[in-house]
Amino acid sequence: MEECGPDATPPDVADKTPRTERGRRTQRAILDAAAAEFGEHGFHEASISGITRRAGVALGSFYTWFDSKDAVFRALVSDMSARVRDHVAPAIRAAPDQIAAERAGLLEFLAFARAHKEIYRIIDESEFVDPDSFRRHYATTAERIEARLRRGAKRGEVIAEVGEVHAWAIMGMNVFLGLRYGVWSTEEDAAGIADTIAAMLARGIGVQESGRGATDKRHPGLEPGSR
Amino acid sequence: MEECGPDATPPDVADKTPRTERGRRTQRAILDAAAAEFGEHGFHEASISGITRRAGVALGSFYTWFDSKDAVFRALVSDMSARVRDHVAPAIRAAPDQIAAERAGLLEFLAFARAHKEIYRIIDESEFVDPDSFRRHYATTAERIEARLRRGAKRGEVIAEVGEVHAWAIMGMNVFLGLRYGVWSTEEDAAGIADTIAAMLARGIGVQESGRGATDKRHPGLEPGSR
Amino acid sequence: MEECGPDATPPDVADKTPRTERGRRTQRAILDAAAAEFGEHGFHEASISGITRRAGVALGSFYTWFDSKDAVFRALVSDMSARVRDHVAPAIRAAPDQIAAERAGLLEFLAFARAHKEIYRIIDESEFVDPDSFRRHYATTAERIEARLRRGAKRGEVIAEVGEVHAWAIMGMNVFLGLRYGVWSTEEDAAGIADTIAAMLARGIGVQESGRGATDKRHPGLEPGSR
Amino acid sequence: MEECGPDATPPDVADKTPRTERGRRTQRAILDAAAAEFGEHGFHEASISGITRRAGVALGSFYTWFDSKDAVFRALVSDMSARVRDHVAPAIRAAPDQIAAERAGLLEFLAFARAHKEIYRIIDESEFVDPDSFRRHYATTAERIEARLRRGAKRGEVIAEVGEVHAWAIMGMNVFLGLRYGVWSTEEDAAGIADTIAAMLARGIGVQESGRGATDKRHPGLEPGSR
DNA sequence: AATGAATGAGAGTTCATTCAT
DNA sequence: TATGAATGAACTCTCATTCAT
Repeated sequence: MEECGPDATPPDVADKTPRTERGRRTQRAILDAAAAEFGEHGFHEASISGITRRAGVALGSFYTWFDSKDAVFRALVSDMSARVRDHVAPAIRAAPDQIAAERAGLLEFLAFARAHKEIYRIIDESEFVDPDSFRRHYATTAERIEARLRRGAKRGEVIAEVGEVHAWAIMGMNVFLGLRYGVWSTEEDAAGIADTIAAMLARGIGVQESGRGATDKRHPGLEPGSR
Repeated sequence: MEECGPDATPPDVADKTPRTERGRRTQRAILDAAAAEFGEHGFHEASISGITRRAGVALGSFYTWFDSKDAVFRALVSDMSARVRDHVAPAIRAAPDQIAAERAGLLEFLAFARAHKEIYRIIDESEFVDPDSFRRHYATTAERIEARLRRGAKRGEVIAEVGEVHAWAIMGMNVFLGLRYGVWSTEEDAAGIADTIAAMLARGIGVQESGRGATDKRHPGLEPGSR
Repeated sequence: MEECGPDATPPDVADKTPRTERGRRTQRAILDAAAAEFGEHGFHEASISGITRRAGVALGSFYTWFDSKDAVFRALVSDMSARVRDHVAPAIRAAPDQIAAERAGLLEFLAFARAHKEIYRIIDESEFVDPDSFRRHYATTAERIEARLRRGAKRGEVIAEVGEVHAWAIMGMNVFLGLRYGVWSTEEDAAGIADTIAAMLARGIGVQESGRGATDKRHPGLEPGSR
Repeated sequence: MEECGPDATPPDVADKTPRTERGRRTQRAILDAAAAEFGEHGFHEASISGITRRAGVALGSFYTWFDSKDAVFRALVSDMSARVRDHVAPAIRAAPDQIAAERAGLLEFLAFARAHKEIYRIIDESEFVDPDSFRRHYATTAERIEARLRRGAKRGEVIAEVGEVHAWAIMGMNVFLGLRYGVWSTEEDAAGIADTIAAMLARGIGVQESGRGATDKRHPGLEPGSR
């Protein structure tokens, strides 16, 4: 999945695969222009001519590389979806335990949202433009979280009862915190936010060392103020 | 706020206030039809003619009572916004403490979402149609949660550090759980879900009785399976 | 079927039936303009804007009364189809016998084609635009001819063996003669042409009086030159 | 004219004559693909890209061998026109007399139509795409029929009065019978149909032997049922 | 000769909104 | 107040043709 980064052409546009280098460049230019256009205006207010103008190609060229307005949007959603995952994955993998992983996930997600504010206009709007993409994105994300939680439970890092409900709850928190502190305003300290949530999770689903009270001492510095 | 129930005309349509009983009925019919139409098709695919057809009035009559498509949508968002709040408020007020209040809030929200699946199509889509309404809705909701949390902290029910971040996290959890278990599928046991989350919150932000370990014994029966 | 004449609205536009007199006039104006536009340019070169310009209405008004370009065309084909039939029917009914009826049919058809040269552009092009209309028109026409022939056979005016093949043969003759002497050039004497064909039919399928040779003396004057 | 068969390049594409064997094959491949594409979709729905896809060549190659969409179509019409003529000519030449010749012409035309259903989509549509080709085809065909009839008249096989009107009538019959029993359905017995028409013509324009009644005994077996 | 990307004019269609009745 | 016809700007998409390689 490494080739799905920002500069590669995602696999689901395969239908109209460019056969020359020039074609590949054009297709990518259109996809990037579409991200900007949709991010700025939203799906319905965006226009194909706006996209091609940004991309610096003729109107008709759009249809050389994409079947329809819906089709670019779909391609864009899965592109974006893959990009967030790819962005947060390394930090999550590097985390020593499950609580730390969730903290890292939130922190990286906030960073990504701050850098790519279009993500909300694109992924959230897919609920109305292409519900399948929308469901796929969140279902996949939730599954990953759940799998991590279960792995953590096996390792004794989190309570045994974790499951789908916890996964959706964590995802919902992240999404809304990303909207509030990634898109609406960015002055707040991302690390502090991540600490606050990690602390809550550490007590809420973390396994407590006996006689130590609620705070998990394996996560020092996780007792911040209310922000 | 009692007059904001499903059968009353919300106050912000005041612009074109009906002077006769007949007019009042027509306006309400159009607003209800709009909720159905927007809920089924989303804002952009919905059409004024679809709304008036559902309402059983002539196309032109729409403009007797609303200024534009955007205007009905705005009216609808604030109507919906008020209705959820009104629906969950009593249960929250009746709760003995703050954790119980959040549990009740989630439970009632799930019930509301199951009964009014359009709510997501309407409130979520306002992000793209009328961002102000969208922000107002979630900002208000978060403020209410935060206020409750702070009150709970004063009463010693939850930790002192609660604040805006916790409020947004809780709201995000609720919204996504409502989407997953209120709209996407409804077979799951709502009470079990509420228990799971309440247990997590009880440990995560609840004040622990000393020497009692992580589980808050004031919330018996809150240790469900992973669902 | 009298109300299907040139100035009445044909029944198959029923979907978007005008509810006011004004609406009826507009719909008819568009249909007439469409006949002219299609007749002049053919289906594909004709444009909706050309039609509305001729009709003196706004572009959008077209879609108030017709669903699509195809839909007007279909309406027009059945309108035209009905109009030819209505034009030739009286003369056919008034004919004393079957051979005379076919002569009258051809004569009137030639007259109609000369007066409405668009008919070929419309009905013949339906083969490519709306094959169903095309088939329906010719199938119906052939059925009528066949029914007449069989009636004539019962009355002893034509040979007993007449059937579908004869009907299609006669229809084909008429259509091509109408093209050649109704549309391509109109200098030729229509009555003479009708006589020539009638004479051929009289001998070819007419019942001969015994001992009289090939020429049916009940149709005097039917022995014209070769034109 | 033997080189105008299905595998030779007709002479009127001379404009862009291939100089190599490879070029000749490509041009022919495109022409055959065009026949299939136009036959299946009709002129306007057919696309150049559809043609080149069928032919297995690149889009641009089309313009190496033809000037425009209209140009292939024109080439195709004259190709088809020649092919029908070539197909029916031998049987007509071999016929013992004029009535037999017309019978053979119809029979072979039915066979050709059944084998090449595209012929109608191509020749008939030329009325709307390239009226000149259309007129040329039918004018030529009618002239040939007329010439044959006059020759028959000289030989005393048909009445002296035959002329253009008869020729167009016969052509019209053939075309419509070909449509009905060659393209629309093919279950009917072609020989029976040819017999029916030949019998009608034998009496209708044939020269009767005195005292023999209407039926021309030189054409035994020509008194079939009504089909 | 052949390839396939690029072009852009042009078409059909939609629908929020206005207006006359 | 209610009706329903009329309006026209705006948009997506098509595809014959050209062009650079």
